[in-house]
Amino acid sequence: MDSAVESGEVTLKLREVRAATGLSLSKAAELTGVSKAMLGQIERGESSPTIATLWKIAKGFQLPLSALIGPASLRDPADERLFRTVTFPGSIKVKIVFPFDPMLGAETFHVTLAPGQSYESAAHASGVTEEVFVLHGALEILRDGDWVPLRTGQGLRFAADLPHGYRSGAEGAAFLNMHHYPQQTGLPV
Amino acid sequence: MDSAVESGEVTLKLREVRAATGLSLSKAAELTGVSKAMLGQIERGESSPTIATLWKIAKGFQLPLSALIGPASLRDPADERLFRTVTFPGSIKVKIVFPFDPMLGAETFHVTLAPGQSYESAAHASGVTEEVFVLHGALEILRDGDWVPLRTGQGLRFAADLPHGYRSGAEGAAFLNMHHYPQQTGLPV
DNA sequence: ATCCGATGTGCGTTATAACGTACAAGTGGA
DNA sequence: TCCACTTGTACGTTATAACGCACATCGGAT
Repeated sequence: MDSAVESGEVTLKLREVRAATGLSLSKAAELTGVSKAMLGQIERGESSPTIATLWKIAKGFQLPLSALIGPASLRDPADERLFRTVTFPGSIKVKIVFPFDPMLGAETFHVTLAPGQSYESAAHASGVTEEVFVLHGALEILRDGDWVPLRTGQGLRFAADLPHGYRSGAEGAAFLNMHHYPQQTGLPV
Repeated sequence: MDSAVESGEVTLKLREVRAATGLSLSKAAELTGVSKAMLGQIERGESSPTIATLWKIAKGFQLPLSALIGPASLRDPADERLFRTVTFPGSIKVKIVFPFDPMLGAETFHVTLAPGQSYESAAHASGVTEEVFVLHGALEILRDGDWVPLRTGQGLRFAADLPHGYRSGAEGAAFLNMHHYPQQTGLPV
């Protein structure tokens, strides 16, 4: 039915993965423990698999679960241009360098602060870690209640599930900001 | 039934996420378009959701899909990858910006290439992803047999489990090099 | 105390995911 | 050519995901 296709905002890369390994549906079925009929339906978008069966498939192919989910993220740099640009309330300029990848659990932003500009961020979800690498200018980062000074070429890694903030010096600042979300690549059992 | 628990090798973090936002099942149902009965069953592990409904949930909570998947299982940090200083053949200059963190599965290097210098790397372990962000100069990256040109401020993400390489232009280059290691399934081939 | 709204869970029905088998088309081989 | 084999898809059945509704429980307010 087309309902599956229409509902599928999630595009599964099963066919690509299987094609990459050169396996037939039968062998893939034997390898994963999922019937080849079902594998075929999933590939054609006629069926929306359970995460249980999706896990079987991932395990059979010895891949992380996220390798089957979502758009292919290992792409040429052309793709990276059309990713959204985020603008935060404080009107800091944020460009996306590396979009979020569920397989990596990471994304990277390019942030520009005007001279003397500051931005405070509320606590993120639990387990989130941020890394900051200063490209230009000088920067101070509020971490654990202290403002840590950073110069160009310096980096700082800190837990982002606490309130934190950034403020630039008199010359402004530009920095890379990597967000790491807790690894989700599940383990069997 | 414990059959659900047993079959569910994937544990979902729905309950934690919902608790973190302080939402009730009813409001979560209204927000996501998934019935609260089903949400409850999923939380208790009595039902293995379809990726379609899992996607609804993630979208309702405005979270990446991976935020719901998988046990944030604690991997033992016993990893031999804890080297602090890296020296590659060809005498490329490599400084460690962010050391390897087993929780993140990531590390970041600062690499400097002399003008015209090149370095080719063999394939890394399966599933390793690299990200490169050019700080100074111009760079070309060998990926899938093609040399991809990058200028200052540009980035490239690619799978590092294939042979790849870097070479600088006439002015040399400096770039950040992030390595992302996946969590292993542990199954031998 | 009784009401009230909200919480999360159990039940019966419907939709559909998943299976096993059977089938049509394609590929070589002798 | 005929045959043995593999490819992927179609069919009928079973298991279960997902729904709507009803129920028990817990607070807070009156």
